[in-house]
Amino acid sequence: MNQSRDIVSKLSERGYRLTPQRMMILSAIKNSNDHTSAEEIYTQVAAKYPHINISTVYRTLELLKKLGLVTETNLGEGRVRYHPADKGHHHHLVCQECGTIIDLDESVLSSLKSALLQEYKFSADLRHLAIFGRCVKCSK
Amino acid sequence: MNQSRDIVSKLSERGYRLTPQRMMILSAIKNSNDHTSAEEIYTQVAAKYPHINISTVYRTLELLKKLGLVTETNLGEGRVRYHPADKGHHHHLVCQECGTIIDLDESVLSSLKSALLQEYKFSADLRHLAIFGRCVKCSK
DNA sequence: AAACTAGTTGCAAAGAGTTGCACAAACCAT
DNA sequence: ATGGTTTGTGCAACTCTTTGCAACTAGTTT
Repeated sequence: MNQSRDIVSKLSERGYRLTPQRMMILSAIKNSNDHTSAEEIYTQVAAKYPHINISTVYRTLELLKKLGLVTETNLGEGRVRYHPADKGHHHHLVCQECGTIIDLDESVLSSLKSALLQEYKFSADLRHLAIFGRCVKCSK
Repeated sequence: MNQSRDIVSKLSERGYRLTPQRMMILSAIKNSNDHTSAEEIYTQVAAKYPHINISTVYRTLELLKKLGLVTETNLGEGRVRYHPADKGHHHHLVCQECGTIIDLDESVLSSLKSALLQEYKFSADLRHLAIFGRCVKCSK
């Protein structure tokens, strides 16, 4: 894949620079499992380049989010998780009682998305949502 | 209204104590506009009782949330906002470009709620959602 | 190749929210 | 009223994330 090529060109097209830090962070995201956290990325990069600063990781994630290359989601653990956008969109049902997480296909929210577009002319970003509530076992 | 009466009884019914701090926080929530923040509540209570601690405010809000008396929502300002549940449920469309917020009636998400219930047996808590995206002017 | 300039980084400090713990006090029973 | 138990509070420390600022550097221009 030349996924990294794509990212590189997306960056330079828009006037963003390709710094060593960014390249290391990008490869850390690719190497990691889905739903990485900023801390995990930082640890991985710091193993090879201890001088890196966590705020650079946060700023890079912010940038990638803006470019639509990663999606972020808050599963209620007190930290945000990131997911490469090109690995497919999906959602999560999070049980606030027992913590169970049910994965949801993107399509479940597509009718909501089109309803918001038609009725409110609002283009909703529904790429990686966490919906809280109670699962079967706990809703009683 | 005897809304506070209701809250008081809801608390004692379940074995929670009615402390001065909690009563002050409750009245601060009532006096404030909708969508208050923890900080605003804290400031309001501290005006009369400077000894109060912000963590008490957070813990009280957490409790009220659990009892279903307030709903919380993150409008993307870097702080969470709280809304008395009995003042009606609604949602927000937040434009990430210009910051415009469109208010949404609760009903818009009711079909999603029932779909999740039927297909996943998941009882989603969709009482005060913020959906991010782009408004008409900015989606181009 | 040297200079330039705007985007980037590291650092330190701040902000929002959470947590552990010892002390305080609300509520119940006597 | 008094005492006991259990919940609640204040405090301080901590986690996660953001931000201001000065120094730095990637990519462009000369």
